[in-house]
Amino acid sequence: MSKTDFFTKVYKVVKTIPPGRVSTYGLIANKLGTGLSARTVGWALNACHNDSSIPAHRVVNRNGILTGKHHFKGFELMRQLLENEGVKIDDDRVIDFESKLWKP
DNA sequence: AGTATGACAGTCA
DNA sequence: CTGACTGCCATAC
Repeated sequence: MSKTDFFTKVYKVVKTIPPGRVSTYGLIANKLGTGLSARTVGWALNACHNDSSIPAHRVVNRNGILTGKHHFKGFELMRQLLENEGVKIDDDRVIDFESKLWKP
């Protein structure tokens, strides 16, 4: 277990999110056992560019808002990826977010 | 070792 | 509903 294992855990959980589903930082943090470290989850995903193919577009904040889209290469990229999986986006918010929310 | 930052979450105005 | 502040955890400098 390295000190960066936290990142690995985040990546692992994010990769576990099935297509057409979305998850929140808080749930992931809770799954990691840190619960209150939702901010750190975002930090981990911030380094996701250093890792291979992390479906970070499926991770949104508690409101289902695509807060992280600004960190993608293209703002439309995250939205397109989600819509491609059947997730409708309106004003950067996930439609029927609660139904599509994936809970570990 | 202490300070600053961060793709959050929760609460208050 | 939106905006601002605080609290928590981990990393970077």
